[in-house]
Amino acid sequence: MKYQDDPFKGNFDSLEEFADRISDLLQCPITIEDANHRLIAYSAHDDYTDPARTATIISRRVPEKVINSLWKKGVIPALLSSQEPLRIETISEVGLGNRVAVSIWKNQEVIGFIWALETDRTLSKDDLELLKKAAKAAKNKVLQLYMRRNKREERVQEFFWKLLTGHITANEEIKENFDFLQIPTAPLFSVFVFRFANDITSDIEKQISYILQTTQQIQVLLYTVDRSDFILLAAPKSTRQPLAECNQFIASFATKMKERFHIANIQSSFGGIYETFEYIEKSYKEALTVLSMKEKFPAQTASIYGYQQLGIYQFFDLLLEKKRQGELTNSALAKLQAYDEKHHTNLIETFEVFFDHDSNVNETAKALNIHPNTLSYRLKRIAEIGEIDLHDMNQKVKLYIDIKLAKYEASH
Amino acid sequence: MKYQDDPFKGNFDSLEEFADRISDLLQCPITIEDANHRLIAYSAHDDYTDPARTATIISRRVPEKVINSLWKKGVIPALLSSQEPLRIETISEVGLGNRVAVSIWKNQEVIGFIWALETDRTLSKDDLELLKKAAKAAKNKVLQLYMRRNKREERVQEFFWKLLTGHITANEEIKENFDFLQIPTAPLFSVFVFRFANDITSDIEKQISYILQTTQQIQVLLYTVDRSDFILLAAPKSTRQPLAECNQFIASFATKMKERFHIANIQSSFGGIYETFEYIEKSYKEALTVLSMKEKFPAQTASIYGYQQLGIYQFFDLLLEKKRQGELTNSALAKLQAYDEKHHTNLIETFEVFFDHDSNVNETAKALNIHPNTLSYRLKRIAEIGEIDLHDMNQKVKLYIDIKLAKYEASH
DNA sequence: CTTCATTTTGTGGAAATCCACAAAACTAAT
DNA sequence: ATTAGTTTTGTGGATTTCCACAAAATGAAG
Repeated sequence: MKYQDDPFKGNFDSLEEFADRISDLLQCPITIEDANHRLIAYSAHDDYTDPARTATIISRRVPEKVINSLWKKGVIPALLSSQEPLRIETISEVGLGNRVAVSIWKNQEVIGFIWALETDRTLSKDDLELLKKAAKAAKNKVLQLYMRRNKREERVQEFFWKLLTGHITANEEIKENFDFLQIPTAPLFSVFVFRFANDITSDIEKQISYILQTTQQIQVLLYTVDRSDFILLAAPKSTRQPLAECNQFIASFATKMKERFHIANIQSSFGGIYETFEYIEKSYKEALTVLSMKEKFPAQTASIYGYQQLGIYQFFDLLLEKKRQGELTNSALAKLQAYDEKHHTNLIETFEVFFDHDSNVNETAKALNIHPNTLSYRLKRIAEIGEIDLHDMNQKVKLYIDIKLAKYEASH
Repeated sequence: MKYQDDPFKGNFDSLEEFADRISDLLQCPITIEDANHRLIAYSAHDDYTDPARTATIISRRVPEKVINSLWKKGVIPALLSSQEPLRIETISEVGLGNRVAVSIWKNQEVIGFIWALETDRTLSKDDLELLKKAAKAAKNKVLQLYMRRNKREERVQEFFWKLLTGHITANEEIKENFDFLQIPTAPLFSVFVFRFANDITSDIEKQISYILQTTQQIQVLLYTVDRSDFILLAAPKSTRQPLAECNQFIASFATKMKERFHIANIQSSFGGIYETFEYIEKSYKEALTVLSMKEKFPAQTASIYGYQQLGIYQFFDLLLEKKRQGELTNSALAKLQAYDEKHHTNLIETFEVFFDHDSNVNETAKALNIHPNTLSYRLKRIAEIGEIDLHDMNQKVKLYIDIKLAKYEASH
């Protein structure tokens, strides 16, 4: 073969041209992605037989389910650990036909991928060698792209911090910046904070970034790092049930971080979901509030991520303050505490769990491992001793809050 | 009859002597009470046949049920409006035998009563005339007693105000004063405030004082007047269910004020129930808080009198403050409001009532006059639209509070 | 007026809750 | 050890709640 020596020597104006060149040589459709599976370039080809490729080109990124599937089959980990081309068998569930992939390296790091589809023909051993060379040749082109992106990235970072700290408040100004920096906008957004056990290294940052770039559950607008916090401005896809989407996203983020990069112990939260950009700072603060409350009341807030779901914990700080001033006392609680102390009973815990289970006798009994009748006896006792009407929400709530506050104070 | 001219001319050392003198003349047991039915004096008489008299002497005041009964039969109103002696038939339910009573007057005001029991004999017309004279003669003696009491009263008032405003805080000092002024002490106490529609005139003050002196539901320690507020330090009788007793007292106080003196529209409250005197100021402030909340949230707090029962309204001021700073928003509420607005539905009201009825579907449906299934449909809708879990107390409470706050803000 | 989506009401049966009563277990004293 | 008081568990049955499904009513938009 004539081209064997240096088939990619010439200078290419664009990566598109480069993709076409590979495609020519190998006689198959070529797709080039960056490290986050965003489409960088693809060869012109009249071939609609591979749905995965089509979808990738249309949305300018690899569909999430395809990525997930490639992770599960071990394809991506393999590509990330070797410079050799890798043949991938058809994965029909996600519309992926037979293909060969090779990673593009810069020093010790993968900065992109080249995909060659084996639609018409199966690649030979020589072809794979050629693909490997193509990957090497692509390096500089892809790098340039990164450089440009990085420059932009710096300005974006600065802008994001201004938003988070409330240094830009005029909605118009914010919008202009969004447009200027070509950040997509969305009707609804919220600020997410992921707090890691340790400071976030650039490695981890890349991994997080990878997951964010490849997720499609949520639209990522901006993100930055603050010591051990990864801060993210993101938008739910639908406006109907945004909360649910945000929660799902958080759950799947944690799963992926754990499964793919073995990083656990991430405290996640998000603030209020708002429509206008002035509220970015607020949403950020709220996300931090959630984290702070998760720290103070870990058990109660374990399954809470959104500021909305924080419920009454939203103003617990305020109440703690008031309690410290001695202005919040509850004689019902005092009596119950005294009784518990004296008789070694568990009235307070009982009430707490009862409240947490929405006043459902059966569930509470199960949670406490006691007979339902035992529970109802205790409740009767609580009502008597504390002189509290257990059908009066008002009093129940008050008692509950006071119990929580007392517990917190006792442990601090 | 020889004594007819001036049977009570001589000087009597004490009212006891005076009572014995009347008893001698009329040949029947005599009891003298002040305007509040406290025992002032009684004739020595070996007669246990009249339980009402015996009880009065033992406890140094007329039993409350006797007073109630006398009011119901119209006896006391009659005595308060006429200087003539009045014959009262046996009221066996309260152990009251046949007797004659006459009121003691000073100017236009009744300052006491003389009771003559017709145990051995029925009094003649002449006897009644004599009794009337006795009442006139008793006036000065009784007045002296009042004067003495009034002097003490002034010092007591000053002391009470010091307590209410926190100008005496040392428990020892407070106790000394209690002892010195011969105010009874009690293991538990609370400050009550009765707020009248207008400033309290001395007439009304007397009427209130009358009711307080005659009540036995609660032990009155101190009271004073502040414009339209009647402020009372009182102690529940039992330590087991003090709250219940305080509530009963308030209810019966209102009833009596209305039935006996035709004064309605009294806003009543009481603060926390405490054991040590340092908390008098606090209890007073709490009672005022209750009144203020009753003003702000009349419907919700209509049946609330004690600070304990205020429940979450205890810190509504704090939350209102926070809300004003724009730090409390609730997107669930916002969505529900928007929906209600657009579709002319009642989701918010529905939720509110549902919460107030302890999440009981049937009761709520009755209260709203809708079919239970309608309610459950609406609840499902609320959960969807507001993205709120109706089995999560936390979220429910938060929404409820936000609704209340929003309502309050909207109406102010 | 019609149409479509939403809301309200009705029905029935499985599941659960509630309550009274009683026996058993446990505890803290004498 | 006995006893009295409190707490826990068990049983059974009347009542209520919950849910799915369907029919009817309402109401806004074309």
